[in-house]
Amino acid sequence: MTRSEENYLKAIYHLSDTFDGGISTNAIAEKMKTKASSVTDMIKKLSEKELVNYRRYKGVELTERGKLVAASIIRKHRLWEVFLVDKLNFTWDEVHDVAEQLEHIKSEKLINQLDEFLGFPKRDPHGDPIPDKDGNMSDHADVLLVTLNKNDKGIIVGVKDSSSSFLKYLDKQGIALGKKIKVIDKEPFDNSMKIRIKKEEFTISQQIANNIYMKK
Amino acid sequence: MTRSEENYLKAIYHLSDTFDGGISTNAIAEKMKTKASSVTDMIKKLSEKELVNYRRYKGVELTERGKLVAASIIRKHRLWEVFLVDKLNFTWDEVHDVAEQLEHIKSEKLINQLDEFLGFPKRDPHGDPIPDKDGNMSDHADVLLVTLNKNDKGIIVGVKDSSSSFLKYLDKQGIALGKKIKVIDKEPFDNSMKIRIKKEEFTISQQIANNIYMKK
DNA sequence: TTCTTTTTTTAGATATAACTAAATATTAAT
DNA sequence: ATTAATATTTAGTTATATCTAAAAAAAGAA
Ligand SMILES: [Mn+2]
Ligand SMILES: [Mn+2]
Ligand SMILES: [Mn+2]
Ligand SMILES: [Mn+2]
Repeated sequence: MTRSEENYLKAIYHLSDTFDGGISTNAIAEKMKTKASSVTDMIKKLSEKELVNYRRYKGVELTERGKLVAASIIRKHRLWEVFLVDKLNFTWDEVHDVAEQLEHIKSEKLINQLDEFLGFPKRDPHGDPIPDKDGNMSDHADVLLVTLNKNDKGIIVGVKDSSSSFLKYLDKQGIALGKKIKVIDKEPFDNSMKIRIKKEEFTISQQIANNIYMKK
Repeated sequence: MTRSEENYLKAIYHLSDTFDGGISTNAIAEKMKTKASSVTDMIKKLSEKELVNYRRYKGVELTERGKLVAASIIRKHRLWEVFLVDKLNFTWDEVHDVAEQLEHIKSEKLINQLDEFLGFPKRDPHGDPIPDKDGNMSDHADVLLVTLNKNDKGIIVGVKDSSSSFLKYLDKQGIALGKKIKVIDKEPFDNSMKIRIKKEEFTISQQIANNIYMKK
């Protein structure tokens, strides 16, 4: 299993969460920041290894084996993120790039010992669920902030976008996992909302509200 | 800096410790378990990047920049080994292969935070010195067990060979870093020696004694 | 249905890092 | 000083993972 193969499997796994049915060559190409022709090549390779099901011109789907491999990469990525934040004082906007590298380290013992060392965390620093050894992962049963209505309350449990720029914006506004939010007002025109965290009230755009997961 | 380039620099660094003058193509090929022709190719590349000095048919030497890069890889390798043993309950014979992967992770912050997290260790689990950020590393001023004479005493401070098989042999004999050894007898014929650790006496071959570093 | 646009695949090229086999340079031996 | 052995380099090939450009298939519009 090469690093490139692993990255493709992970990309297909994440895309399958968002879209259903076969994942298109183009969608994969966009996610991987590569060209469709490169994707076709790799898909053939993964197909030969029975990690994806592929019929040309129809998209691909992960096989059970493919899903398991993808989940194990995601497991590693998220456990390493927890390690970086909890043990090495990284902030949540600094961890992703390093975890992209660490997720490819191959050692069963390493990742299981790390899991134990971290106290078997259930979520990573962005609120994303961490798969167990068998690839099982609790769903994001949570709801996006944008769907809440006036006077609704909830607790921030995750972010959909974990780009550094978005996370830094949240830091600046004092928005963090675990904080309680009350929706003070919602503007129908642009879907912006006025929210309250602790005693402070301020307005956020729909784009922001669309990337924050809440537990009601 | 590719993974392959890093591995070559590290190999040349280690070989420079043992031999002096230019390091031969063949010596590098043997260490890297590859072919001399591949080494020539890579050496040209490293030479273009001014990481080694190279004149064909004479060996290579690391430039200052080459030494610095090599030391930083070794620093990472050894710090990760400490992490695995101290924090994740690996044994000293299990860490090397995983550290071979981890040493290529690129993040200044990661390695410096790890260093701090581990309490700025000076030596790895095999007794090898850990270079600081600037590539400075305390020498192995220590002496090999094989050079001790009858009735000499010392403390085990390191191993020259860190292969899993050798380390497991040491474990089996109860030989570990920090233990006190007294040389009871030395057989001139084959250089084997009878040694005492705690109250136990047993015989070890020259090959063993040649791979254990002692502080007198 | 026929034409147009979009998507996907194929064909061919490039870069990296290997390898084998052959050529060349160096070193050792006679 | 030749010759023989060894070490090193060059030349040419392979595998992986990219890319561009062209061909082919599918989807959408007229
Ligand atoms: Mn991430
Ligand atoms: Mn994450
Ligand atoms: Mn090691
Ligand atoms: Mn070591």
